[in-house]
Amino acid sequence: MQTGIQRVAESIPAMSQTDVVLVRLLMMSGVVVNDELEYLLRPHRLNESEFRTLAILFSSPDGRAYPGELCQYATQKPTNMTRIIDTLVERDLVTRSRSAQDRRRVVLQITPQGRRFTRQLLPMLFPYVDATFKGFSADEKQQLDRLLRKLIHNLDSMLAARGGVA
Amino acid sequence: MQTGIQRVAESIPAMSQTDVVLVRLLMMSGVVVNDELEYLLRPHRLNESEFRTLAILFSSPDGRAYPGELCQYATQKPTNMTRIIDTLVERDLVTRSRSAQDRRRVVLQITPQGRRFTRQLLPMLFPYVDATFKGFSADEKQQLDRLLRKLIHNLDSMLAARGGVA
DNA sequence: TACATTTAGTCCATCAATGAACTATTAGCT
DNA sequence: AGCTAATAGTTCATTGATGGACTAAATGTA
Repeated sequence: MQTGIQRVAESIPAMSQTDVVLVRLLMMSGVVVNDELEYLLRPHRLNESEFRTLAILFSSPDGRAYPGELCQYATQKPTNMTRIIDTLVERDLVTRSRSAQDRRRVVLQITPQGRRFTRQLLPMLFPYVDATFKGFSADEKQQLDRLLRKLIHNLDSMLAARGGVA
Repeated sequence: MQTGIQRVAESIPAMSQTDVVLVRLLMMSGVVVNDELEYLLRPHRLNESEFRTLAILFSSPDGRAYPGELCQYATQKPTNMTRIIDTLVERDLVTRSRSAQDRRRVVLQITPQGRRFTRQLLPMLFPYVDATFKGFSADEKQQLDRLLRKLIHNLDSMLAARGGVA
């Protein structure tokens, strides 16, 4: 599995092998978790980002939100959010309408079908999430949570330092 | 940052909130690390997967490998590997030739320019990797390494269980 | 030796995501 | 009020990655 990383890491004597391997492990975990989710969602003709968006809308107050909010919570660019919403609207899971107060804004509202669909989807993911953390103690999960947050914090700082605010 | 996750997690009472948040944190860390790498590589007109491939070839015995091997080590599909190699060959970082022993095989060889370019690229990444793990003790890094490997192992099992061998 | 099977890699069509440019609307100044 | 800035979304062109079909070569099997 990690033969490749190890070899590359070894061939860069100036850099901490441990760190290089960790970076790669992080990227791999992310990809693998994501792929697994995509695989589970495919039969329902949703990809991960569409599902994530729907889930956030599902859990929004009154099942209502603006695209901009969803971009923020779902970490998506507006361009892609437009596409995501297009497909959700297409499938009658969500409606799109103009806000009366601010006519630039689009109001998204999850439909009853959208709610039903989501509620039906979520339990399916349970065993998957469970299997992902098989053998993890509560303590280990908490460790992982802490370390990942710390890491994301570091990366956010780097990003902020170089000017990119988004 | 994680307001969105938290809210979604809360709205799924049947599922462990901790686990849902962890899954999301994992995906985020992966994406953020990847984005940062892409950002650093962009000025050099390489993306992360092209760089990864080049780095693996750089560290291969004699700087030589088959596309199939690279697919394995770089976790890429053959289709994309063809494209990656196309661009590396285009930039004279790598040469492509047929194997004499098995004429189905393509032999990839890193060029002197490729070596020079790689050696020049690597130090640039050092401060980035360093900053990523700022404030991490050796012990914490080891913890993270262990937990990620455990997690990837779990996911590999799931993948194997459902038949997908690749 | 002839023929089916497997393996290696490539080509093509498609999907997902992005940056840049654009439209419409509102907020901020003077 | 009038005019500039900023904000919200969308459209379009492009990039990156994928599955599926295909070509070529090697392997095994009768």
